[in-house]
Amino acid sequence: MEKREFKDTIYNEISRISKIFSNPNRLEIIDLIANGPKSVEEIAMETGISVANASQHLQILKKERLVKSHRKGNRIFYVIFSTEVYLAAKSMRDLAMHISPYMKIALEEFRNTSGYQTAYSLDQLSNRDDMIFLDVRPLDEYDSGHIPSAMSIPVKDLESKIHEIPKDKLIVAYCRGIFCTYADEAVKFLNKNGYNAMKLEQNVIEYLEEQTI
Amino acid sequence: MEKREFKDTIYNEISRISKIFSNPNRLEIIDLIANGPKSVEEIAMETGISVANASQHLQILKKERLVKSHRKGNRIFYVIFSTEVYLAAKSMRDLAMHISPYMKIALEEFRNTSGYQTAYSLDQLSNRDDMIFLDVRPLDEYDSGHIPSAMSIPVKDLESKIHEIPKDKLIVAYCRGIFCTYADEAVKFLNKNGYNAMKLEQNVIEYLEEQTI
DNA sequence: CAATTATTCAATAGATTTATTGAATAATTG
DNA sequence: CAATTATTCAATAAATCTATTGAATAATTG
Repeated sequence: MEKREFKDTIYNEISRISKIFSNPNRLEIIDLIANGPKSVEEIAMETGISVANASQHLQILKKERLVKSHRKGNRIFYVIFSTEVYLAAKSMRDLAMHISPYMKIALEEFRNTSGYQTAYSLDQLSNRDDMIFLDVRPLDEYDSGHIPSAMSIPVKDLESKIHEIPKDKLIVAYCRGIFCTYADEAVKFLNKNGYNAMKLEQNVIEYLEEQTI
Repeated sequence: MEKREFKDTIYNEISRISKIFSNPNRLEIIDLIANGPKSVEEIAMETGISVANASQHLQILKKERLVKSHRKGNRIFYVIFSTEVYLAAKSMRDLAMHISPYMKIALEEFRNTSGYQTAYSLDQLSNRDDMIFLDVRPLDEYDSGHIPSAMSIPVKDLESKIHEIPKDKLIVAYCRGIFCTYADEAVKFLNKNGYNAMKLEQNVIEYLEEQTI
């Protein structure tokens, strides 16, 4: 194989893979299913796109082997194929955070609108018995892996299960990290109901990943 | 800022950045200038695209602040803006290597065509005085950083300067890593002239990066 | 097995990306 | 300052990407 032919092949190949990350809906889908299996309809709902469109994006992701699917009864569930996929998406996010002022501005504005306290990392909170971790992601995501000792109340069940949460402790709610908004809703709701709650911004998946290395 | 508006903003932003990596010529340009400043014409030459096209790609990279430029006399030189840019490109390459069979096949075929020995890492070769590192990249890239103790002979000067290389030692030639072909040419030429040469595949930039952490 | 539910497929129009061509600009050199 | 050299700009046609629509498929349920 010639030098130029070789280079053309590999750069075409890398660009083909990179192209998959160049659509906002696909990026959101990747972040979403990195937390656990989701059906096409769930994915469409959560990302706010049509089912047909979600399916189309999932076909692309599947064809390029970034995700895999399995049938369960009536529905087809999609999952990330391997950690490398998530890491590549993360590295794009990191770069965007590094070079794009709009990312920082959006984050700042969103924080201001919510108006709550945040803890940036688990290290700031370790081993305190006056606090409790609250995992507000859907149950299946909690089951796929969670912070040890964290209690699970999905955000949609929060209103009905709020009495399960001890009122005398600091509640540290978390979901999928800095760009997920479940924990924001939870903190808002808890503080309104007399709790002392704050959000943990660290990404659970990335935290668990680090622990297992 | 609303939840949906926030998500739309950040995923649009990340996809905008990712889009930059979805063109093979831009990927090659990033890898190329990660080794040191290059003029537009040099970049066009090395990548085999037209000057106007190279300029166009460089404008895109510059607008998004992935590269920066400075004038030197008659010419304008481009460099990578920061290490993060290179790392993002590397992570796309890693993912492609991980999931694309074509990448592995191309690499294998190219190696077979060249038909030479390779050493995969510096660790296999450290502290041996029966060998010598030969940096065959252009002089300016060598000046931007090289493996300590390596001697520099750019591949285009190899024929005229071959007598400077000791014949009784193992020559370990290197350029920009696994996807660069300078060292392949050098090793081919040296072996044809009675030397005992092999290629080091490890990427110099990434090696130097690790050393300075 | 007909009805229902979940997903995929196919066609399409509009938007975006890309390489090419040739002209314009900007600094340098004789 | 005219000629040269290096780079950028502008216009464009071809290719590619994307969301939408509505129909097709495939498994499940009553």
